[in-house]
Amino acid sequence: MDRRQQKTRRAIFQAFNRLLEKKHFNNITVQEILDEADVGRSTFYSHFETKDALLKAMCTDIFDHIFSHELHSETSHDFSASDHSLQEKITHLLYHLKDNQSNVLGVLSGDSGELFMRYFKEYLAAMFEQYPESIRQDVPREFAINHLVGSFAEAVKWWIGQKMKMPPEEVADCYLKLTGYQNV
Amino acid sequence: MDRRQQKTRRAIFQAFNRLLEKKHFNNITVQEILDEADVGRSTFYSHFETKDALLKAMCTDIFDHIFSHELHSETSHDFSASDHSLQEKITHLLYHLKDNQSNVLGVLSGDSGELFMRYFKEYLAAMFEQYPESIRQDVPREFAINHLVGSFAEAVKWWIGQKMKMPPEEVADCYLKLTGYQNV
DNA sequence: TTGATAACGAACAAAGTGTTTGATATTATC
DNA sequence: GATAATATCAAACACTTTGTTCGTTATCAA
Repeated sequence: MDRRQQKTRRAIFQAFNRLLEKKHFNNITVQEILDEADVGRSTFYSHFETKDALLKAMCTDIFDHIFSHELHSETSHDFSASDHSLQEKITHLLYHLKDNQSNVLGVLSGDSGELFMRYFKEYLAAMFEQYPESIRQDVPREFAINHLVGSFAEAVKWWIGQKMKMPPEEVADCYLKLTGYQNV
Repeated sequence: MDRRQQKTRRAIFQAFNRLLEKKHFNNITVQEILDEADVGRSTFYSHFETKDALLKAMCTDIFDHIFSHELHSETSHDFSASDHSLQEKITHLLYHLKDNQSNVLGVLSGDSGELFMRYFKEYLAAMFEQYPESIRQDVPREFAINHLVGSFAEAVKWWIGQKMKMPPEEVADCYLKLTGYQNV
């Protein structure tokens, strides 16, 4: 990818993120993004078809960045072991979110988090699928997964709203207590 | 309120609801609502300041209609007793949603349910507050409530997506099983 | 019946959208 | 370092949408 493209893409993402911290997605115009990013109109449209496509691309980038290579060896909270408990997994995920706070604040702050949350829930569902023992058998499977996903997503949203001041370990601990599984 | 106003308001709501069943809120224009409702442009703006205000008004109306007078004596699933168990309360709520399916399908179907869900969650939080025994004490209060609200909201969303085919009693039963409270 | 007022339609400025153009600047590659 | 490719830019464009205004008509409450 051309350096110029990368630079432009980054400028647009950062500008968009700054705007998202201030106002809702619906109320942001392409023109504002252009001004904030200092990018030409035609350039923007050569990168993204629409404003929705921009948000989607940004969410995808964030997910790739945060969750794709889950095993970082350079971070202080390292999980180089190949398989972890659900507790570890969740804690790890929360740490990643916290590490990338500045990059994701826009998409998930205020009232603009819906789309991000939609993607997030998809990711969570896939995550819980990897822990079959966390999924209760006495209710329909989808119901059980939805329960895990919904409550966890809500917890994360709240945690972010609180500026992530509660330690990830404690969030994970509270969450797992409420699901009724102590050692999964 | 003037009959003409009521008629116009209803026409706009219904048209908007029909459109919401087909496409996302963001992609619906005022012009489309005007055409669908067969209402003049200036008339629309004399009723609602913006499209957002329309959605908000519609959500409010729905909540008033469904939840304000919770004790219906004319419905088959009557709860005329003054206090009920959480299980009964939830079942009752689901029945109300089902009864008003045609009126609410638009706002809560597809991808358009975010705003409704936001209001819905506020309502749910207040509801759970009325059942102190449902709120666990071993985690921060807000955390516990969020857990109840998030998982229930997700369950309802899923249930609606399934065209409400699962009986309300069963939904309530599954939900309460997963929260760990059998007889609250 | 009559005064009040809601709805209408047409027209309007303003803002936003998405595309096209040709010139300019930057980049990868030879 | 020269060259070919291409990303960016600015300007202009047709188009849609928005929200307001105004004079007319239709409906309602009394």
